[in-house]
Amino acid sequence: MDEHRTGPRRSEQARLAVLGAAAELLARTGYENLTIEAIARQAGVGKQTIYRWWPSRGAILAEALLEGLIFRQELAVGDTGDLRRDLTDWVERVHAVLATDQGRALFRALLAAAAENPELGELLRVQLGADGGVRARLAASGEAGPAAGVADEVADAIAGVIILRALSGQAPAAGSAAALIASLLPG
Amino acid sequence: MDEHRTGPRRSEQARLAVLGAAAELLARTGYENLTIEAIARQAGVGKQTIYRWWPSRGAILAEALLEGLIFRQELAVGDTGDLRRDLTDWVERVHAVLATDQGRALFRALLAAAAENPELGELLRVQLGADGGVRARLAASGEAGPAAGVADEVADAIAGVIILRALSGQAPAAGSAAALIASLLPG
Amino acid sequence: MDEHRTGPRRSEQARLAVLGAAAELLARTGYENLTIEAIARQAGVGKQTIYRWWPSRGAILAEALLEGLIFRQELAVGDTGDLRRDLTDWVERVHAVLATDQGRALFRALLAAAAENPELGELLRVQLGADGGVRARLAASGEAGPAAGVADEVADAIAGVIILRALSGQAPAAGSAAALIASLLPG
Amino acid sequence: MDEHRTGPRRSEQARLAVLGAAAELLARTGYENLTIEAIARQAGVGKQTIYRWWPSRGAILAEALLEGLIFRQELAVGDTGDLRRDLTDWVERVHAVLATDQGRALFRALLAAAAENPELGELLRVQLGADGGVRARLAASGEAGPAAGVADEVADAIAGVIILRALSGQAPAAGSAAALIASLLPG
DNA sequence: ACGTAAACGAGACGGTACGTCCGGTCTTTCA
DNA sequence: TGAAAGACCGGACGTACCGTCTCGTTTACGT
Repeated sequence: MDEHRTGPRRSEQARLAVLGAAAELLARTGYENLTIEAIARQAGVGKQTIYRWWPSRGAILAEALLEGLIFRQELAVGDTGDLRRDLTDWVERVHAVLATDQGRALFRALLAAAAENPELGELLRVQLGADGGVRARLAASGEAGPAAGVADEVADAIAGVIILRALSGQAPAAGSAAALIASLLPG
Repeated sequence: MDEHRTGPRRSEQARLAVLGAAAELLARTGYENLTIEAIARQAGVGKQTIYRWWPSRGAILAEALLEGLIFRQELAVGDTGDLRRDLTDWVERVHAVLATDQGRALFRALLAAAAENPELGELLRVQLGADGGVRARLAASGEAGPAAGVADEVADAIAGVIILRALSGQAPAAGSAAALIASLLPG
Repeated sequence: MDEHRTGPRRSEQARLAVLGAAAELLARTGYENLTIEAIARQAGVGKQTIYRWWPSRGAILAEALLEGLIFRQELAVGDTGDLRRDLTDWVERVHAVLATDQGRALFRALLAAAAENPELGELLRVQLGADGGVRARLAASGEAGPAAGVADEVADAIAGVIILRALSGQAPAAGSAAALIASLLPG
Repeated sequence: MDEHRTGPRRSEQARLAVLGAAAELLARTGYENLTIEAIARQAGVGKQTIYRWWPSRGAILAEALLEGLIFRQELAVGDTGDLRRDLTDWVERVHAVLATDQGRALFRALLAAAAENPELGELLRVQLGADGGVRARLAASGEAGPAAGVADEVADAIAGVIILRALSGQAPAAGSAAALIASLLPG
């Protein structure tokens, strides 16, 4: 029982133009100024093409995030064999992003989007924890890691602190990354 | 150098009507549908009265938060003398709020507002950490508490986890509050 | 020099489906809501099939009119030998059509189409004057008819009055058909 | 029992700007290209201002017609004392308008509007018959005029012929004005 | 008490964006 | 290669709010 259909297929070019435009405008103007019309204009696409394929602004951003068009390498955890050091490095790298106006604005915009879109919220949590590798490293860390059963709590705590700092706009103190990791992974 | 002026002073009644309307509409319709016109309508107030006294939606919500019109008692930490127990209780209480549709929606709406309004973000952090008493209790806890110098990290981690869970819509597992506190306050 | 060509020829079925759909929709929804997409949908035809064969909505309606799918027998003049009586009968019959909501709406829709489409305008005039037989009867009427050289004026006047009444929505007074003919064909 | 209301009154400036823009655009682009957005743009007015005060495009045009912004002096009947001559002159003047591309296009646009808007249709009939003075002159003409009781028929016939000619795009033959009047006002 | 002036409710204004609909073109598959 | 299907870009629809700007009314001083 094939699905035989006639007519043109979805345009991959239009799809990517929309995602790219959304990512760029999000960084440039923030979430509340991210309008469908501006995305369409910037992407050179009709509005209907957006409404045909995405149910909401949040869904566009979720897809852009998954395509790696928003924050990609910034979120990968390195692996030197030393868990504490890797996580501290990672947190410091994220803090560095949040220290720039661009980076902080983009992160906050993403938060605003997530706060109004449950699926994007969950995706953001996953990307901030698991996909970057934090969760995996924690789970695999054995002796050196957190007590059994609390790996998820720790991963959430790290992601949570980062979100909170982005929200409150607080410049993290020097050494705060190390202090955070020390609190969470004592020993 | 007095300021001598004539005419009526600011109407406290109008002020409270606006704050109350904003708090109610936020809970009912979420942040992105929280319009100035709806607030004015609901409050029985002219739009100009709002624009005269508040610079943004975020400022209205910040004031409503400070007036205790949004989440008040939910956020106070008890004091039985046992720090771990008090914090676990508090986290569980907050989780209970997030488990209701109303509560989660309101919390997310507040997050959306905070993500688009730096001052409100900082205020939210303070209310979630310090004013509720978490930070104070941590700082005062001495031996039983976290290592010196990391009280702020721990307070941020607790608040952060809560925010993350609200964002991702994850129902926290039973016992997750205890696990979280255990991770952060080992011993 | 035959035209040898391969592939399917124009589908008569599609053509008639389009004309029928256009006629029905015109009566049902009026001219300004008569969209190409609705015609295609109603006819079970692709949009391109319409654009391939007709240059405009007006052209579709013109063809439908010529096929007799819009007002046919309503417009034929009878022949009892008495010109004045035949014309009066005819005008009264047209008035009766205009007295119904359906009939008036359809006539007005046709007028709207004609006003935006010169060819359809001319066609409407011809159908309302000549094809129905008015013009022919007038020209052939000899003594009893209008003064030589003004037959066209009289035919135009009769058609014009009918159009004007459709436009203004005026219910014609009883006896107005007779009065009109009396004015135009004195004696 | 005054009507006491507070707040700003309707802006006469905006009202006239809208009517003027509508009249100009009607002449320039025809009725089906006369969009609310274009009127608003041309008038320097918000769309909502138009939707607040007028229920339809037709209503705007009706008001513009009443304000004399579309065809004013073209439609006045002169008075030399000789009814036949005055009417012939008038019909010839209208024919002259219809002979220009501009004039014919504007007239047709008006017809299109009237065909989709009953009130405008009636207004057009009144303006074309009575307000221009045709009906009044006919009624007052006594002996020289049409038989008693058919003045309205004659006025409608004159207006109808003019409409029909505009619709069909027929260039009226030289002398056709005289022929028309002769048919209608014999003697 | 009386003027003056500010704050109030109401709401019109020029705008921007919404989400939907349609115009006309182009692309794909089938018959 | 005509036809059905339908995606595409463009752009108008009518609505909702934005933030600013009158209006007329209602206080609450200062004289």
